[in-house]
Amino acid sequence: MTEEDFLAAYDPRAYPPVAVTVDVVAFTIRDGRLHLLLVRRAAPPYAGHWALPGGFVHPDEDLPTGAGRELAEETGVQAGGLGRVHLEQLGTYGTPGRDPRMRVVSVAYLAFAPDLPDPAAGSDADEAAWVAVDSLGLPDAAALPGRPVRQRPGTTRKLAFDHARIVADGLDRARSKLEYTPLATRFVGPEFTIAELRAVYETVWGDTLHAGNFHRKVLSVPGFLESVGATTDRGGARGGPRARLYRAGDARLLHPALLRPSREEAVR
Amino acid sequence: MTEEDFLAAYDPRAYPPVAVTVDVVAFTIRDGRLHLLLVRRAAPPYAGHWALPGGFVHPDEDLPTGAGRELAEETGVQAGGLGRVHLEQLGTYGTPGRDPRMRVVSVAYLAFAPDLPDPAAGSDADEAAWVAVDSLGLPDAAALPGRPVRQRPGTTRKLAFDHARIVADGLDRARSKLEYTPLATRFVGPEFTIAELRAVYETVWGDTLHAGNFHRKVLSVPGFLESVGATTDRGGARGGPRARLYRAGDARLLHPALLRPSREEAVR
DNA sequence: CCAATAGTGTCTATTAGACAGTATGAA
DNA sequence: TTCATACTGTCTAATAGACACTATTGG
Repeated sequence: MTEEDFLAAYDPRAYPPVAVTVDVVAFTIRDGRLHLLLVRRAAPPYAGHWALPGGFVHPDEDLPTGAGRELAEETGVQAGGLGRVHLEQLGTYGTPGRDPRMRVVSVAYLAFAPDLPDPAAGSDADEAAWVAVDSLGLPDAAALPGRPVRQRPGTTRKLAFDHARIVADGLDRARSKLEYTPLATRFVGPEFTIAELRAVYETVWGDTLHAGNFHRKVLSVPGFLESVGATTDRGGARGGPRARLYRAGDARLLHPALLRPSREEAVR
Repeated sequence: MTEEDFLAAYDPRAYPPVAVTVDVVAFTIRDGRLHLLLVRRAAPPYAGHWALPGGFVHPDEDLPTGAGRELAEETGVQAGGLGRVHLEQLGTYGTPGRDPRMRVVSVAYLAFAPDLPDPAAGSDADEAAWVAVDSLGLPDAAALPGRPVRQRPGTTRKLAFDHARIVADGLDRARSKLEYTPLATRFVGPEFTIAELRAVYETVWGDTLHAGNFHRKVLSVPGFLESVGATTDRGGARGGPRARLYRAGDARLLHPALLRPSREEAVR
């Protein structure tokens, strides 16, 4: 069935036009809050709204390459400098009418980045910024039962197109990925303390974790953490022992996994 | 960044042509072996090779609708009759050159189906068939350590395009989905015994499970199974008690999950 | 009767989570 | 000296997996 059509379509311009874009849901953590990379749209539709960074996939460009390129352009990082950034495909969104101009199929990618500097004004980015996720009025299926949502007045904006749904899907994926992969380490620097790692989990999951049990648990997962053999230079802000430093180990999956507390309600 | 290009591209025919197709990795279980729905290609490239069912996404057609349509066309089931079939997006494949004729971005879907009748010769399917997965020489990352791979001579075929990779990804996803979702029930009829359910897990995972422990475990997961209150009419082929019948419960996630035995090796 | 299977009981090693306790070091 | 914090010890409930056992039924 499939390929007769293909031959008939050897001149592809005879077919209804479809545009393929790549969008990136890039998360980072700043000041203990989850942030998302967004760009402000200059032209209609949705002029003035925030949108995910993205654009047409270039000819002869692989999809993940295009996602990395878009991310690099908007963050100001040079394209090769995404070494510590995790990038994976999230999903593809192609409902007719999601872009009012034409049929657009968007391949969304999910990125986990350490705290990067703000995009420089001189860079390619017209207006790109890291925006706190809890400042967007997201239809957050997995609402945070612990912390109250701190909505900052004046910063609420509805995302363009169906990007709110894409972000919600990315957030779900991110929360679940922290459970069974070591990707939480992508949100911190190359060397980190267990308290910093715990802060990542608490921020993404929106829940508080028991410090002592978390400590023992992450150390018990084989291949998750690797000791650096050094400690922080100073203790905490108000005292305390110096914490040991770790880097990410060689595990690609956590076994056993670090399960979120009390998922029973979300099961049905 | 993204949307200036969009405006410039208001005439999409000015842009390099990209075709968007939908491909389906549909699994079912026949005679205790995992089967995959494939179609035989009539025209080059890859004439005579097996390929995944798929084709262009229609104008004004949603992506999952297109996947369901392709699946219905090739299985001979009418499009509305996919009620018990599970369909989810698997991933999108767009590497340049994956189709030698033009740039093709394929959105792959994963389907779990009960044992359906063979596509009737009179149907739309030119040549569609359910093919045993272990008869294809797949680059199976998660090779089955338990059972030997029963390669049937004369049936080995290399799949067209990058479809072998798509199938391998689908197989990985299927194995993992059985762990934390109740989707194993989609491979059996609406009422089934626990032994039939266990056979699904053993077939997809390629491992044998302890009957007694499996029995107790699936019954202990809340919302997984719901008792019908009846038993099979007969015992086993060579005797044995009649088994109780169950249907799928209302859980959408299994908690706690049914983990595959001995995943430690696959972690790194 | 025999053999295979459904379903249950029991034991053990492991784990999650609650909680307490000790040591450290900046203010 | 104070006090938040890093890290460790201990107890308990829950769970996974090994294994045994009984009951049922077709051949």
